[in-house]
Amino acid sequence: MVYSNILKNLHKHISLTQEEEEYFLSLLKYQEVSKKDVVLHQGEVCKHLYFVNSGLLRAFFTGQETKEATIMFAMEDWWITDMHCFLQQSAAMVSIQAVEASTLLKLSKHDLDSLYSTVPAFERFFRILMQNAYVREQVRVLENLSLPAEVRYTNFMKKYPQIVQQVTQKQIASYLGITPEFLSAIRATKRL
Amino acid sequence: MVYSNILKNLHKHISLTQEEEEYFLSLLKYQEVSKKDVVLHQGEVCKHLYFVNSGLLRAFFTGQETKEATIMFAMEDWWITDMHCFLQQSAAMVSIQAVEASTLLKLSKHDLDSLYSTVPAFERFFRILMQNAYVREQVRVLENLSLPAEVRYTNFMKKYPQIVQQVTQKQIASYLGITPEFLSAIRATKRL
DNA sequence: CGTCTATTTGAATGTACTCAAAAGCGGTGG
DNA sequence: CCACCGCTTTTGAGTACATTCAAATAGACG
Repeated sequence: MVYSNILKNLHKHISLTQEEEEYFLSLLKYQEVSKKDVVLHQGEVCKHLYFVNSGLLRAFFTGQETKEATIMFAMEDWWITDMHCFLQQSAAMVSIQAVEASTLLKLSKHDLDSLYSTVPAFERFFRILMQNAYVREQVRVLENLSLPAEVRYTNFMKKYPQIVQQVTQKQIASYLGITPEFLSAIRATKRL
Repeated sequence: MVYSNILKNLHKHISLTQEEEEYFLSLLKYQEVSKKDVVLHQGEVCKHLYFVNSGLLRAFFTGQETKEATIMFAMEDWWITDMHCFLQQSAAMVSIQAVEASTLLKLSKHDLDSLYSTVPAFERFFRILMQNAYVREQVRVLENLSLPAEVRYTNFMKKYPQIVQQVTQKQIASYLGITPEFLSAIRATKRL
């Protein structure tokens, strides 16, 4: 059923009693989105934390002068939200959009807080999630600082081969922090 | 005494009983380091999580071909380690060095784990710490991707005015991902 | 089939880098 | 306390990486 993925995800890090599990599931809302649907609009209050049950989402920032920047992709079995704005319940700095038709399970801030107080194991679960997210972002900063675009592109393909299949080059370019034209040029040199 | 800063830091997010507090403090090791002392050497196992009681530390990566990259600065009241390698108890990818004479309180992985199991409030505390760290890194990625070096430098000075006083421009440049020469050029244009 | 967007290609430009050398500054030893 | 040494910062010339703009081609989707 719809909950098997998220339960498997939980069980990677914590174990729960039957009751706790049921309580957790009762807080989740299920949502289906089509390709290109925007789950969260930049500027609106970020109300939910999303678990990607199936499909693929993308979080991106669009500035006035600045080019669009892809903050993250979230594939099946990943969690995603605008974390800062979710925690503050403030206006989202990024938009989150479905790259392809996806099914989501979402949890509100209020429900997450009540989860923390009634089932302490979730403090542990999200600690581990946040830890991993922190480490991932730190590695990404390091790569952005120290590696040329070509190497970053190669690493991206190695690390996320599934994502490469599903998203456009334009989106990959905006994740790597380069223009689509330049990514195209990089690919051209590799073909020789 | 030496523990007042770290207790204040804890109390920002959790409250503890007398006993819990004493247990926590009993796990900490105190360390004094002089300017330029290396607290953690790249390549050696990262055994501790450090709380900066006073002073300023810097984490940086040195590659063979790549220029040195500063991962983070940690000033008074901050926590720092090579998080990935600390969690895995594996070889550190970065070095951590004292920018100036500093006093540290350190916690081993083993002791942190026992802290988690005996005092669950610490799951919450470090969840919040990791959350904040994640959000900080994500903002940094976004700025690196979307803003030119000059703006990143201005933002850095606004965000961390104290750090700017204490570190060299070379170190700031390596945090921003530019060469010292180019940072110097940026500063020159601002003086006109 | 036609429209819309993504991708490629190319030329001109700009941003940031390398290398080299001079100037500034801080610390250390005589 | 001053002189020297080493490192940081500045300056400048030449270069490389990446961008902008424009136009052609290719793909996706209704």
